[in-house]
Amino acid sequence: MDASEVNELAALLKALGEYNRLSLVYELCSCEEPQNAMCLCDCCSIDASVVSRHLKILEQEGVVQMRKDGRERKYSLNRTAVAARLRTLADQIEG
Amino acid sequence: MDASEVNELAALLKALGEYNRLSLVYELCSCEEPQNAMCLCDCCSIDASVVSRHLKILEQEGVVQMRKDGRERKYSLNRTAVAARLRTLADQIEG
DNA sequence: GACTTATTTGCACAAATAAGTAAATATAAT
DNA sequence: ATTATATTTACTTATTTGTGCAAATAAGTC
Repeated sequence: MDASEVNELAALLKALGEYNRLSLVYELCSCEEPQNAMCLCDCCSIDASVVSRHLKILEQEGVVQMRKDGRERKYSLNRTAVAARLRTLADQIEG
Repeated sequence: MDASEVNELAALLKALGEYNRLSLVYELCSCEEPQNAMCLCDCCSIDASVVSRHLKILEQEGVVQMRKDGRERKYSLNRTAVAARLRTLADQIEG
């Protein structure tokens, strides 16, 4: 485990470790279809600009994927990738 | 998933999502025996007071367990509990 | 008791973070 | 072209967070 790996993993956990962002993740989790930011905005009752920023952070950390669709941007969870990283950590911790 | 559950999980992820704290976790991860804070302090080259505070946060979130031993306090990872919570999240995300 | 070692706490400070508002941008519809 | 909708960005503010240092506490040793 070198420093940059720890750093990357910490960044992922940090991205997930904020209430509104984790709520967005759970919301996306329950959606079959990719969702636009407005929809997510409704579910969390926070300002659109805030949702936008949180989604950007989640995207940077690879939690979420974005696809442009007209004037909307549809977001979906990178389910397998995120789950895999969490399980890897779980395995390391369990030893 | 109610709000307080999301909140608790976010707090755990936040606790893990900081470089020095995650480093402490990995360090404890590689130890069979519970470690005192000084030892951990060496491995991360940060001030003892900082290690102390980080360990307190990890303890509050149930990541780590503390046992008094003379003038030392020995810390050990709650391996199975933390691993379980991470896997639960992974399962939810994978759907 | 004096001294050493381990750990915590108070204080100060800089940097990071989350949030809201308003303005800007992009794209579709009329 | 104008308008409406979706999203991002700039700016500001308030709060939190991570850190180091020095002092305080706790507990063992001489």
